[in-house]
Amino acid sequence: MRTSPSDISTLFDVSIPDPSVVPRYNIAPTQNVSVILQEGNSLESNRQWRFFRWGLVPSWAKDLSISHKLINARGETISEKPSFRSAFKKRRCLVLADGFYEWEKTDSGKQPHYFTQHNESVMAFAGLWEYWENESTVFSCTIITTTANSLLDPMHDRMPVILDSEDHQQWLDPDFYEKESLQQLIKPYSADKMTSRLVNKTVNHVKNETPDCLAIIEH
DNA sequence: CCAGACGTTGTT
DNA sequence: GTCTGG
DNA sequence: CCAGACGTTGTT
DNA sequence: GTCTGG
Repeated sequence: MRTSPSDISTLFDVSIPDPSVVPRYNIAPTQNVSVILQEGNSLESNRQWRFFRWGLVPSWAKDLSISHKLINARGETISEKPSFRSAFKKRRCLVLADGFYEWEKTDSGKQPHYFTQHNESVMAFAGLWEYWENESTVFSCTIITTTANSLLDPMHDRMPVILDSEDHQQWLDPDFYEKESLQQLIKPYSADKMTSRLVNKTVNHVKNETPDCLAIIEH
């Protein structure tokens, strides 16, 4: 079951963005994703729900081409990498999704699997965001990765960092920067809370945007 | 000092 | 912007 | 992530 | 193989 905009509003204490929220089934890098961020300071929490380009564009980038390379950030090195360290200090965010795909290489091509939480509720990926101002103004984000849990491990040695709700506030607070505390949040999500299923290859084509991407296929 | 890089995943 | 290499 | 292109000159 | 576009 898809998490509704009003559920998101309640869960993350944000108002629903102005243009109506459209459900998405196949978000590719460079397209917009749902982001929760906190403006201002910890005393005046001002959370926002925005749509940012997936693929970070640091402020110093000459053009948007770097965005393709910065769709993920390794949690292990995030505080050192020139592309990520300033955002790690003050521009952390949550990237929302009901689930994510991983591809398995098979004889019959790339087989997508769809991963969700057991309870199907929305996932909050640990992310970073940036602001780029040139010919245009671009808000962008990246998703932090860590080692795979036992569910993902057979397909892939990495997975996105998923944050528990009790950790959201600390992650989002731009005034909070205790490297050790933040780094402790960057760990694999419990496999016990997750499940996966085979879905059809519709999702392999970026232009396919329908709920058919989630259609289950038999083993 | 200036110039150039700034990244991850997965595969070999 | 900031760091590294030369 | 996957799919698809991977090129130039010159003409419309 | 590697880059670009989505």
